[in-house]
Formats: sequence, structure tokens, C-alpha cells
Amino acid sequence: MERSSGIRVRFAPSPTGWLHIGGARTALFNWLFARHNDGKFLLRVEDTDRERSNAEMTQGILDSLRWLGLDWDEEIVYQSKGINRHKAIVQNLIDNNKAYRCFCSTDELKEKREAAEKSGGAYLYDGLCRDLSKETIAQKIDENIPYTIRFRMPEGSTEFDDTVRNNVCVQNRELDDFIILRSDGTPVYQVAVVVDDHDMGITHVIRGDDHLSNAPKQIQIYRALNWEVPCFGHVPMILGPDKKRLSKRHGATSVSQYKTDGFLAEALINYLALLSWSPGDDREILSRNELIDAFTVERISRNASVFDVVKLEWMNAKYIHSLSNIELLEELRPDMDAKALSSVSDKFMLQLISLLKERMKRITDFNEQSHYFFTDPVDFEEKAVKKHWLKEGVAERLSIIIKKYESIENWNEQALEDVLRNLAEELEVGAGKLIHPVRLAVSGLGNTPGIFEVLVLLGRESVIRRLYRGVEWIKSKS
RNA sequence: GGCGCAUUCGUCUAGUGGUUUAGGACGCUGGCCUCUCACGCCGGUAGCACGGGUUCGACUCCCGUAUGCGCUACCA
Repeated sequence: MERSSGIRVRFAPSPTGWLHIGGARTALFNWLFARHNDGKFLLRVEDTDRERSNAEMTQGILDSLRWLGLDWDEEIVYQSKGINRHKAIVQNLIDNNKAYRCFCSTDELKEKREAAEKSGGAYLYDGLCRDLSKETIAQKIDENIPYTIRFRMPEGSTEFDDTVRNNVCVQNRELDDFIILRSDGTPVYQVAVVVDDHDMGITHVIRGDDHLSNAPKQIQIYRALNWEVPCFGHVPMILGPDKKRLSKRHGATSVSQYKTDGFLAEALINYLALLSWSPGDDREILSRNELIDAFTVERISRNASVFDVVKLEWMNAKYIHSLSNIELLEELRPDMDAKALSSVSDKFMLQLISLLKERMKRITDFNEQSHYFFTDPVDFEEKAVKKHWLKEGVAERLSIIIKKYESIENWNEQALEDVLRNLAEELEVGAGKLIHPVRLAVSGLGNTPGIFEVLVLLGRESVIRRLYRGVEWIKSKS
């Protein structure tokens, strides 16, 4: 059943923070691409920045990926474990004259850069150490002068066909003889990615736009090594409402935050898929399988997109509404335990869910909208009090309905509604004149699900008790 | 500053030279439903950044301008 197309992609987060929305979308595109083509979706943790990386972050990223259902193939590759291999490749580059030692000090370079900037020009390495003689090199090494290794950038230009955008072409001059090995002997990102992608057999590099200008440099490394260059596809950034690259400044940006904020993984996936990509028809709600089915890199757009929480919320609501009551109960459970509501029966919860489901946009809405089902209201919404309680004859009408409800035989929706409407007719008032005060009394709120459904679920005892309290409250104010 | 990338309703997008009075969705909004809210349904609102070309014809092709974003580290 499982077959492979030879297509291999990867997601390569660096564990310097939590998985953020942008990273998740990149991961998703890679995942969809792999699954659509029967390829492999690999994971590589780029943990070579030891100062900023830590295992906890790695774990968090993995958890988020799992939560989103972006399952990966094969073993996770940890970039830090490949350092020796990366060093060996750098050595290889030196041996083949594709790279050279540079003895310029950080300070010297800094000065030159600042000078260049001051005179308005762009700074590029001046090539001072590009062609040192063997003797001088040996001598400097002898003198223990620290050095870095620079890539010997060939002349000409580098052109490549990005799968997402048009052809990209840059002058190699702009690429500079960039450093590939630091003076402390550690390889730099550019070589690590190339070596790892090559070793992992990556065929397509799908990553964020911010790497676009890295691509030509990396292509040059591939060529210097005589390695096959993978296909590149650079996906546009996700922006905040101010059109700036999405960051913490814009509020929640981590996937885990969206989880705790009550979003469903399926909804997030669906929404993220529609940022800079579309199936080409008018579908907006697409299941995971429909996404896999429809996904092609060619349909990724070149435009950055603004992350719109409001639309995500709308989509999340759609997904919540499409859940069965039992499924929704499972989603609610973690929160319930936290609120020590686990003693409530599932049967009751299921009934409550069917009342509240249509009104939920986020999982977290449930707690906010259901509290009066667990405890009598103590506060009453001011606006509703003004509108429905502090009016002529309300207490009297409530008292009558209490009597009626106390003597009702079958405590069900139909009976409760009939009694109330009949009473309204008798009193020659609109049914609302009874319904709203009752609602306020039992819930403390101006808005709730259908009142008769609420009354049934609440039960006779609780309803009568709350109605009496309501009447007392009103009388105490007049 | 240099280099690169981009530019369709407020937002996400469809559109690949004539089928378009530019379609859908979110939002906003009018109405229906109705015990309130929500859901649902019906309707409305609003857009091809600008200027030149190319062409019988341009949202679609080319060139400028503007704007935005990204990169420009011994970070990844």
C-alpha cells in the first residue's frame, strides 16, 4: 500500500523558541507536499546554536507538530551531531581550493564594514586573504593567528528556478566570500544545511521566504562539492495586521498558545493551508485528506499573507460545530478536570454540549458560557436587569410563573413552554415579558440558549430556587 | 545604502489576453427565522498601487515609479 516516489522533504526548525505559526505553515506545506506525492517528510532539528537552543524547546516543537498531526518519517536528525561531518566537508573544500583560510580579525573586518557603510557603499570582503601563498599561510598558522574559512565564490552569476516564484538570478559578487567555518572551528549554518540536506537525500527544499537569499550561496556550495542541487521553493511570509512579519509583538504566535486558546488542530491546519495557497476552486473548509489531495507547490502564491485571527475563529467555529457531542466532550475534558467538574455525568455534559455547541467559537468558550449550569448565579448582568427586571409588574409575574412551574406535572420543554405562553396570554403580555425575566433569574445573563431547554436541563428544583431568589432580588431594589 | 522578492475588495483569495458589469470567503451591514444570543438562509458593501508601452483588445505580457517585505553576521 505504501509506496515511495523518491521525493524527500524536510522541516528544519531551530529550537530557539516554540513552534510558531510561520514555522507550522512551512511544516504543513512540506508535509502536504510529501503526503500528496507519496514522499517522505523528515525532521531535522537545527540545534547548532548551542547558546540559544535547548532540549525543552525541541520537545515543545515536537509536541506541537504531533498535536497538529504532522507526523514525520524516519529518525529525527539533530544537526549538532553532524558537526564533524560538516568540518570534514569544509576541509574537503579547502583541499580542492574551493575555500581558503582568512586571517583577518573580527575587529579589522568590523572597521572595514563600518567604513564602507559610512561612505554609503555596501560592504563585501575585500579578498585580502584570498590568495595568500602557502608560506604565509604556514607562517600565520605557526604564529597561532586565529583564522576562519571563507568560501571562494566563483565569478559570474547564480540562477535558479524557484518552484514557487519565477527564476531568481543574482550576481555572485553579491554573494561574497562568506565565512563557512568560524575561528573556533565550528561550521556555519550554510554548510550545515547543504551537507545535511544532501546526506538526508532531500529532493525539494520548501522553506520560508527569508531563506531566499541564502539559496544562491547554498547552490554554490553544492556545485563546489559536485553535488546535485535540490529544487527550491520559497514560501511567502506570514504577516501581522500591520503587514510586518508575524512576531510576538502581534500577540499569540506559538502553536501551543492557539491550542490553549481553544483552537482545534484541524481548524488551524485548514486555516494555515489557506495562507498563500488555495485549492483553486471555492472550497474553504477542507479536510486533511482533501488538502493532501489538492496540494501542489505550483499553487502556492508569491504573496505574503496577513494572519487573520477573526477568520481563524470563524473556521474554528465551523469545526467545533461539525464535531459530534461525544467528540466535543473529549475536547472539553482536559479543561473540565482543571475546573473540578469531572464529577458531572457524561449524560449531563452531552446535553449541555448540545445546547452550547452552536454558540462556541473556541473550546474555551464552553467554560465561560456554562458556569450557571453548575452554580446559582450571584451576579446579574446589569444591562439585562435594567431591561427586564426593573420594570413594572415583573416580580408579580415571576411569582405567578413560579406557582405554575411548581405545580407542573412533567418537567419537559413542551409543558414548560405551554404553561408560560398560556400565562402570557392570560396576563395579556408578550411571552418575552416572562421569558426574559426568567432567563435572567436562572442564568444571571441576558443571552442564553433557548430558555425552555435551559430550564429542563437545570431541573425543577434549581429553577424554582433561582426564580424565588430573583423575585427577592427585584423586591429588594424597589 | 546594496541585492532580492512581491503588489486583485479592510483581510484570505479565484483569475494565467477577449468567457468578467472582476468570482468566492472572513469582516462589516440590511432582512428573514425567533424567547435573547448563536447557528442557518436571503441581500448589500468594497478591489485589479501608479505611469508608460506591447496588442484589435490587458487584472492578466514588458519597462519604469511608488510602496511593502526579506537578506545584507565568525545566528539559524
